Amino acid sequence: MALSANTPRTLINPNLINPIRIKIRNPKPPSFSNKRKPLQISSAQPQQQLSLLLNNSLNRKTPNSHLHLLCINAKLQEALKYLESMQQLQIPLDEDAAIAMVRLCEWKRAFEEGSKVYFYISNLSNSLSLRLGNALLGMFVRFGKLGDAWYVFGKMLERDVFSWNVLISGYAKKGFFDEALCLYHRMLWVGFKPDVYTFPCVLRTCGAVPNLERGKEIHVHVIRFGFEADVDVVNALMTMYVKCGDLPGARLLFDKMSRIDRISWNAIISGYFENGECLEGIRLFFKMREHRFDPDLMTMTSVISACESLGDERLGREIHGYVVITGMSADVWVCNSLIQIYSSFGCWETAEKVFDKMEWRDVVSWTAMISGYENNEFPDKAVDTYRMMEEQGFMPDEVTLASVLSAYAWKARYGDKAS
DNA sequence: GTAGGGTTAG
Repeated sequence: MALSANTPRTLINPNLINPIRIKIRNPKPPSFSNKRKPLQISSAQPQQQLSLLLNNSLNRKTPNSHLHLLCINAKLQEALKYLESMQQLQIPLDEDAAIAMVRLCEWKRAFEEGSKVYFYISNLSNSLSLRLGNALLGMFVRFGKLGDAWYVFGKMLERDVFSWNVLISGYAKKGFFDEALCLYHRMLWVGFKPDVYTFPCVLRTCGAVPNLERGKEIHVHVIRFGFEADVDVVNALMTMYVKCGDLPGARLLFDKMSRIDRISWNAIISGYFENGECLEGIRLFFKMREHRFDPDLMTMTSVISACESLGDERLGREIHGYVVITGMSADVWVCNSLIQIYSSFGCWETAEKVFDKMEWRDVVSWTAMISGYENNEFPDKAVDTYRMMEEQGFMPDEVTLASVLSAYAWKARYGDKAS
């Protein structure tokens, strides 16, 4: 859909808004369309190949095919050298090859190289096509380079909902929540219809501020655009209500959902935990099991922590049994939570058993154990564990050091329980 | 043809 003077000027004043913070996903490996017949690669070096190919003046497309193939094979450095040669010989880069290069740079998280490619592209033309513009937008947003993304967006001859979504998510990810919401309103203003990807991103901007009024306004949009039955959008809505502290609002949505997935359960369960209503959260966790939904690591880490808030050791042990049966006890986060709750219940020996069985540990595991000993009045054990941690090459952080210092202070004052 | 949403501790 192109921006034109005829696009309906609908909805909402674009001057609303406020900011949030969003996590960044790992990029997926690039997939390349292969409409063009790929060139057979010979064993010759790229430079030699290039001169061979260029000598064949009948087929000016060949260097682009070769470049495309280098990208398919993820040979970034070779592809860049090849591109430089093409540049020297003033061979135009075609759209497919350019997109392949951009995607490869994004996948390899190669910002410098991506910028070089963009520099080359922008020297060739003052405007960008939809496909190439979207690829560049995706790359710059992935690198957190909003200025470049914005510049690309401005150079695009045509934009689609993907272009808007990527830009909105970019601003939201960097914490520019006002700008992200403003962009969303501009998107509506120029006549684009939001899709299932737009709402989760926009709703998180309301949840992170938090701003319930704005969240409710987006909820109205969800209904108006007909997404109130979409499980992904409703999950995002629920999360927005949870983050804004409106648990009844979230629960109302949850109870009305015609289709529920694991994310819906996790969102509402952790929503109760986050808002201090651990009992109801646990009740829903059991209901989730009744409905034959398998909890995942996210569910279990939050449920284990809730047992600590509830001070329910028996439940903690039951949950521990459950994670062992389901194989989730191999997860570092799950184990760290278990060490934490057992230490808080005074069951330091059980915490120790969990710690000893761990195949992989991180600084949190070590610190949980050290502070577990320290809180249970075993400063010697805390110090010994700290030494072991150092011996095994783990870098203590400020939480670790605070626990060790506290253990030393305790020992100096009261001695060790064990001695 | 690409992207978004649930947990994130000691």
